Amino acid sequence: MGHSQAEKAASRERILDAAARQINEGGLDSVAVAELMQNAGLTKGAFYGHFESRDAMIEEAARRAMERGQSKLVRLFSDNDSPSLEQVVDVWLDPSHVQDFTTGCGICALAGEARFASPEVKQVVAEQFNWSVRQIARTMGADESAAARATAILTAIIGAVSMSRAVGDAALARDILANTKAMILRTHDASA
Amino acid sequence: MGHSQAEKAASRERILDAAARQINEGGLDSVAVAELMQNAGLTKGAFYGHFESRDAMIEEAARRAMERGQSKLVRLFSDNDSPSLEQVVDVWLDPSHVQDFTTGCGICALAGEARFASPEVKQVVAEQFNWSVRQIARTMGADESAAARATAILTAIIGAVSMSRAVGDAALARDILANTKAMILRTHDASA
DNA sequence: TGTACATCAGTGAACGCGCGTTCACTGATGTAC
DNA sequence: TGTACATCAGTGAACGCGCGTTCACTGATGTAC
Repeated sequence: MGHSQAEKAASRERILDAAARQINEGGLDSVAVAELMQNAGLTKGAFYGHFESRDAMIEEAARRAMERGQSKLVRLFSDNDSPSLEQVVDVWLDPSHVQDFTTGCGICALAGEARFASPEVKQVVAEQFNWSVRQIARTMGADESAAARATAILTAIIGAVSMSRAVGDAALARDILANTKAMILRTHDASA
Repeated sequence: MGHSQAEKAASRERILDAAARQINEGGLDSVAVAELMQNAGLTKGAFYGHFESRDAMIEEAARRAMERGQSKLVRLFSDNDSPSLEQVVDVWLDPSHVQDFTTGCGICALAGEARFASPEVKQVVAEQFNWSVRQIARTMGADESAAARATAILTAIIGAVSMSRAVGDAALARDILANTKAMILRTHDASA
């Protein structure tokens, strides 16, 4: 095995990718250094050549977990000049997206536990929230209330994804997603 | 110190109360047996005279954490024959309630991490969710769509409480709460 | 009513395990001559 | 172009700590006589 500088950079990327995936799947607390390093094809001793501590790594990985999650949204906006609000909401509230713990919405994955996380992680969540609000607002016309309404819409989306994952009942999970979508579109039509 | 059966029952209550409070404050994972027993005025060795395991206790304490959280709502309904939807929403989205990690909404406390919890805990969350939906629906008239709309409203409330706790930014937290309240009332008026 | 004894709530020390972190060592890299 | 050496990515064993769990023991309770 090689030990060049380029390979070290690649190792670091593999560690962060594995951590971001694990964060989406099992939350911040589920990231264990030894398992992480094994998933990256290394042994745990090498970890501290890449990061000062587990906490320092978590902060970077949380950001990456967000970037992974927003990829579907970025694609929707690049494939389609002006997607409708309904299309955007469907991306989030689609049951397969809700069950996708690997590349699913990063805010949804962290919304519940960010409350216990470091200020740095909270800020990452806030930035991602604001970014997503702007994307939603873009579908809602130039109305100056768009940002305020988009804030409420994104909040409802996050609640729906979180709750439909939290209840063990598949039928209730579907109700939550469908009724939230209906409420969002109803309130949007009422403001149009 | 005494060791009567009545005192044992009282000890068990103290343990569960301390656990429920800790769940609301720090989440399921934050409940440590030793700290818990100390808060209940006992030593950790006594724990296993009351519960088979930490997991078994968590399940009971989760239910109790829910009951603690719903007390404000129960009071609102008993003090007032027919509170309006706005009054109910205000109870949940009041900033002081959002910051109240001791007796705050139990579903909001567990919504984010129930996804990683046991099926038993998930079911407790689902039951509490359904109970709360019924309370909200009661304020919305006899319309048969009330349950569906109440589901979306509660979901949005949970999202708002979770997110306003998750972002480290107090101004953003207020925006989230205010805009969610506005959306809920707007969609309600449109359906009335 | 009083005494002897079985029960059992609670104590506190100890165990085992997982996990973050450290460190002496290995061997490939890449630079200096 | 080739050789010697310093650097450093990665290894794997070990450490320390927290925490859930166990267990022998204590002493109050409450029942039997």
